[in-house]
Amino acid sequence: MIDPKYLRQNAAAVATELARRGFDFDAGAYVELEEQRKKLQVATEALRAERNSSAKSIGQAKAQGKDVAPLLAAVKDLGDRLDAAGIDLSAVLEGIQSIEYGLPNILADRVPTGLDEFDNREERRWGEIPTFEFDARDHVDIGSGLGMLDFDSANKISGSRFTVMHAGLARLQRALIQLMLDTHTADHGYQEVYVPYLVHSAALYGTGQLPKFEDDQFKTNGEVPFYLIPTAEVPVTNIVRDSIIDADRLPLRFVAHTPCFRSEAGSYGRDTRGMIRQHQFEKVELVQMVRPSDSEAALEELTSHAERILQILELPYRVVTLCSGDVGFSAAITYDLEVWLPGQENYREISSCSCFTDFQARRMQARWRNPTTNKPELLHTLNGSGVAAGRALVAVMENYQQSDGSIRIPAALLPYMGGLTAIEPMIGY
RNA sequence: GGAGAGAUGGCUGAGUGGUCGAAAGCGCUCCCCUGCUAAGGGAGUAAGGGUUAAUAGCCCUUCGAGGGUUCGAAUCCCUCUCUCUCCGCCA
Repeated sequence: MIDPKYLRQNAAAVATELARRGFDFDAGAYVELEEQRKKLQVATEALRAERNSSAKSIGQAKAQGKDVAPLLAAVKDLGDRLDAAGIDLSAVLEGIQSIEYGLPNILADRVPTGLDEFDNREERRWGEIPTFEFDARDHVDIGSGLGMLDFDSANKISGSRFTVMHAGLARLQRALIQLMLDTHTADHGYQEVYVPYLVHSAALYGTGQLPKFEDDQFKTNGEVPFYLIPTAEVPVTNIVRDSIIDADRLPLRFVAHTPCFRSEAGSYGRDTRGMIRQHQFEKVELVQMVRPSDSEAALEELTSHAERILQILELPYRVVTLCSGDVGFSAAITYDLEVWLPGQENYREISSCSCFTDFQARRMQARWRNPTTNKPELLHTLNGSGVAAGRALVAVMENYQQSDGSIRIPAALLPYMGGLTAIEPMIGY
């Protein structure tokens, strides 16, 4: 959420800024609503103040044994007036709130202006793009050649956009997850957390998925619904919701491995082949809560932590800064890591590292106590995939494929593979 | 699933209709005193919001959540959620 105070005083400027995202904010209508709010709120609070002071005088008069009848008569219609004012006020407040919850974050200055992913700015590349002495296959061909990537079973069980993986392939994904968790906890100073995969709506409001992206979520149908997490960002970031963190505990750094569930509404035709875009996938997520003055540096650092995983795995990648039209709703700036996929002869997103400034913190009331002011102030939150395990598996499969159809195990994963040095075709299962 | 108890500020915990945003203690901050340390004395110490140039005043809201009664609710009534204890069941 954008600071309502700032929004009020700079509505037109915010509208100009949000236009960079292609977002249409009607500043005039907002300001008009704001003026109504101010009028109504001042009036309502004045009535409440009147009620409070009369109630107090009645109490005092009663204590002194005086006759309170005239005082009671004086406040007779106050309740009705208060009710009426309250109804008007809450209608306006509701309107304002729904606007405010629907506004995306203000972008960082250095976010390049652009329309879509084609306007993203490449920052750097790492690694050698591999060459093959045979026709490189994509992960679907490799996986089914191994007999380990089983979309038939997945389809039977759950339909499209699900995967069943067998034997070495399943283990390889687990090894990737282990490697990531070990690296981030041992080398990068993150604390591992285990979190719920079902969350209530307040958590999704906090990180910004709700109210706007309800359609992207899977939801249970109980009286109080649960949502399946679309990313560990949701439960992990909400750890600090409604709390005030001591300054000496900052920065908080969490790493969590969770499955992620996305309905992929609006992506019906995209990436239908293979396991690039699934309803369920595994991800290791990095989350940080930092002092506002530290967030810019923290994003660079967090991104480097995600990059480190690809470097350890010796997977070629590039880093892009998302352009204004491509940055997600809650983020002020996002770096995507795109890994090279020989099967597609293209770079594909494998990690998204974002700084949310105080946007999520304001929604969550996540604060820290600033020792210089001794006042609670909003934190800055950041997160990034470190990295998406399903896509990392795809990347390893395609980059480490061999002419005989097997997959060589990257050196960094050997300790996690129980002696396997390659994944060889399997017969039956 | 059954039975019972409970939810109050950073923590412990009082408070059954008015002077209660809330006793007391702990913790924390500042000051005083004692030549260190320990002990002692004093003051202060919730959050959100509005108004405003203002983190100066002033005002509103908040005692698990939501509704109700009342001039007035932490306190009375209703609904819900959560926590704890015991029993049952269970990975």
